[in-house]
Amino acid sequence: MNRLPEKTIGRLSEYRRTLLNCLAKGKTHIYSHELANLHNITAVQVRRDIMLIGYSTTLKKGYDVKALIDVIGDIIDTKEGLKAAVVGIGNLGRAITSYFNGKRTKLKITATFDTDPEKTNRVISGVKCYPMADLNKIIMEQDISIGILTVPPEDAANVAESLIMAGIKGILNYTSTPLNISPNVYLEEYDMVTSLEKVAYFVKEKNE
Amino acid sequence: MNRLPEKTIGRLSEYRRTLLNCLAKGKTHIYSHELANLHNITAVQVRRDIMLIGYSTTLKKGYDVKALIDVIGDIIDTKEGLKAAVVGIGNLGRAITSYFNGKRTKLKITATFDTDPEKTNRVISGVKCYPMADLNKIIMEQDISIGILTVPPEDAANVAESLIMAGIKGILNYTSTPLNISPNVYLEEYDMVTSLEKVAYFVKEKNE
DNA sequence: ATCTTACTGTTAATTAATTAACAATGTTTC
DNA sequence: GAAACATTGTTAATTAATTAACAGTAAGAT
Repeated sequence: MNRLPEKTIGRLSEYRRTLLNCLAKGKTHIYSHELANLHNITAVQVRRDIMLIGYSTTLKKGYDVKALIDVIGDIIDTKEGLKAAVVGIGNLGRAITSYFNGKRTKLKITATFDTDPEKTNRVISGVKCYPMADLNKIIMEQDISIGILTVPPEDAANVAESLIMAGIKGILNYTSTPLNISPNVYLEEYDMVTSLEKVAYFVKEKNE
Repeated sequence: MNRLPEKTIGRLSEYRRTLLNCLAKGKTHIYSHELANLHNITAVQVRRDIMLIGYSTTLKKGYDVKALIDVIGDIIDTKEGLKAAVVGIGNLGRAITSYFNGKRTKLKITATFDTDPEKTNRVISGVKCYPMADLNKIIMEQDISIGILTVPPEDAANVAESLIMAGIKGILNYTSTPLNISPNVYLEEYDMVTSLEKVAYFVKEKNE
């Protein structure tokens, strides 16, 4: 399968969660326009995304919810699952860690790291927190492939470097420091301040 | 000025933060390619974004850092500033609240809300936390125009509705529930699980 | 059975975003 | 002060993403 567009991957992940909700409610089939409404997008976009992953239905009763969940899983998940580590276990790190804990089977946060000795060597939000000094060892031992950065901005670059040295393959950067890393490591960045400023700008625009 | 593209607004916000860092370090001018390198994008994109906001320099010594910060501020900020409220003061809500506290002058989180009586009517992360029952009153009294949703997914729709009823003009939704709201209210959604699944997908792809 | 309707899958068209190309011009070097 | 260079601003080209258009067809109505 060709590499899918980033936007499509994001939407597939969202579809899947919605589909899981539907399934929990006993809904077995769903129309493209229903799924579209639930995500405030167009039915065409839903159909197109689903076309791209090669799923199709012969019925005119919409997509088979369970089957679609499985197909999306085949695309997004790996068979054995991937492991992630959170570095910096402040409020944001804790939010992410506890949010994930027990939710997914294919994607697990198996370690967290921090510099603060008050936090290290105990279990926080359900996951063991290690001192930074152990980062390399733990990442390698546990074969962790994704790093989630929730450290102060001034530490971001160093921590990213350490993660990459330890063999990490993807980084989710929540610090406000843009990272400049090897293209072999997939990088996704998100900054809350930017999002809020964006909202503020468009709120301002609407009033003009 | 015409409405700027969303992507450009996001980048402008990021440029500004970088520029503020530069200023703090005593750097008075910056080339487009320097700013570009700091954000891992191309110099053309930087120049184009800056062109769109109407700033230009006559010098060949790059942009005047201070002037550019001000121009970006004119675009993004309002004169009087805007107020935001965080609804749901768990780990994520606290992370956002404390992250903002004291950082910005033009954009302030002035109230938070929660259902838990343990949390309400006291100051958390530097901001007073009110019970949900006071939401309408406080939003109106304080003229808060932005709502940040960090409640459990099942409450998202109701809270969004209450916020809009209270006169909110923009919503930043961090719950995993996509919102279906009036187009008069600007909506920005972000979901951590989706981001992490995206990283996982591309990590998987790279290994194939 | 046939007709109508409603839905999917897919190609084509459109729109948005990025990147390339390059003219204009200030700066530096000699 | 002339030549070479480096940098900006902007238009044009390219690429990516979304939306429209529509053929094909199962399901339900008559």
